[in-house]
Amino acid sequence: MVRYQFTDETEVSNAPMSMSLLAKLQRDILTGKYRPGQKLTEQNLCKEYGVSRTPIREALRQLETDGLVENILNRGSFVIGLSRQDFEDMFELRKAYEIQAVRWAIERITEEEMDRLEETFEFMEFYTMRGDLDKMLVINAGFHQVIYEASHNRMLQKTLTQYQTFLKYRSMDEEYGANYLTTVLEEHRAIFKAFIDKDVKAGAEAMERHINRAKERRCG
Amino acid sequence: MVRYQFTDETEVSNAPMSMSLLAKLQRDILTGKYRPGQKLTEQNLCKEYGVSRTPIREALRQLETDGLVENILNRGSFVIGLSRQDFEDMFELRKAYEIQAVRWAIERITEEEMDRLEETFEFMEFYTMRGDLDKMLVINAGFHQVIYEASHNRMLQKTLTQYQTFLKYRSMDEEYGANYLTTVLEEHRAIFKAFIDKDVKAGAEAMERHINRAKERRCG
DNA sequence: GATTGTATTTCTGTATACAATTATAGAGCC
DNA sequence: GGCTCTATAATTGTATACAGAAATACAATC
Repeated sequence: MVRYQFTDETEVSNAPMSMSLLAKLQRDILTGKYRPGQKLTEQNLCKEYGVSRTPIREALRQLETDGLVENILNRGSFVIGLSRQDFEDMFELRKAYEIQAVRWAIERITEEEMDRLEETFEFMEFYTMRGDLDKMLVINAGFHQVIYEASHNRMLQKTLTQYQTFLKYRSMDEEYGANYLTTVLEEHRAIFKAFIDKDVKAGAEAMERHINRAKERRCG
Repeated sequence: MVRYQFTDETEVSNAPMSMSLLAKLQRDILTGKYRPGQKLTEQNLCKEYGVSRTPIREALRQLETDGLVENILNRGSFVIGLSRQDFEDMFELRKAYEIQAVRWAIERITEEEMDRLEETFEFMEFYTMRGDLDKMLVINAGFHQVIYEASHNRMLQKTLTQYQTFLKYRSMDEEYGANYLTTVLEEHRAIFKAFIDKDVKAGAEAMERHINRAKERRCG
């Protein structure tokens, strides 16, 4: 039984269908369509995305709290750039949260969530065997998402999901080594094993290793 | 020379004056004026705050990304409650970030920021001597703010500032022990000393102790 | 040529209007 | 009484209108 599907479309509560305006703007900022410091004129965005100013402004406000845009009173919205240092830092911040997420998740996970985690891990094994990199990137995110949910802390979940989004677009034009798939699978296996053993310490350590290596792979 | 003032008004870029609409809504949700699960009808909020739907909706969108409000498509905004567990968790999340903030701040702090940190600490000593609790609460937040800035990471700064806001309103009706002021001062002294010594490890440890004790004081 | 002051245009902030969706109330029916 | 269906009202989502601030262009002045 397929309980949920792995899709790349980041589903947001507000998304009526397809990609929400907010997600589009996030994408276009993170992929560099809009350059750091660039002024985002509402009128232009209206034309660009085919909607009126109201939804544009609401999205801009959300981007502001996300930290992707700076809003100056009576002057407008400006793209905030994420430097190489910012991205490196982000891995450290993400690491702290991911470790906490694993800790709480191992303590608080429900049976239903444990089933989903297992299922997801089996998908990972399957796609690693098949050598399907694209699918793996998506399921990788899914595996972490299950852990976020199992942490049963909305704030943690929100923040980590956002980090995923930020890093997703960066990872798109990365090079992946030959044994990337098997390496990552084993890293996740260690995390998954900690869930089976209900071993908080082992889980935290496995996650720390996993994020450290991910940072090396991407920033190294 | 007074470089900046300690005020309780959380200055937001959008605030034209006084308290911004967003800050008001945050306050009213966090102080329990609006109950968890309660529907926030835009029309009512318009009357309540004396503005039209446009600014109300923009604030609601920001509250949504803040995690204080849930927005359901075509159905409206609902207050999200923060349980006792959520608040306890928040201290753990905050701790992880505060520790990282101290680490980076000790490495990256500028002379100007170091001066401000010293000045702020001296204010703390002064108000502790005077036994002025209200001023201390404000300056306490200010001390941490300087550290956030010195971390030179916008995202960290944003998140920790938000945690401060969340906890601020909770702390308002708390009881403070007789030796609260001196205890807190010494905790901050240990942190400040780590900055002088440029000792990252000591700083991280001092901050961890500080947050742990703050959690005990508030959640204990 | 550079600079200052002013008029014009552009853009943001806010209010309002309209369409689409959802919630509500009541009649009819079992 | 409880249920379903329908008409009405209320509410959200989006577009537009208008006032005020900021940016721009340009002429006058030095």
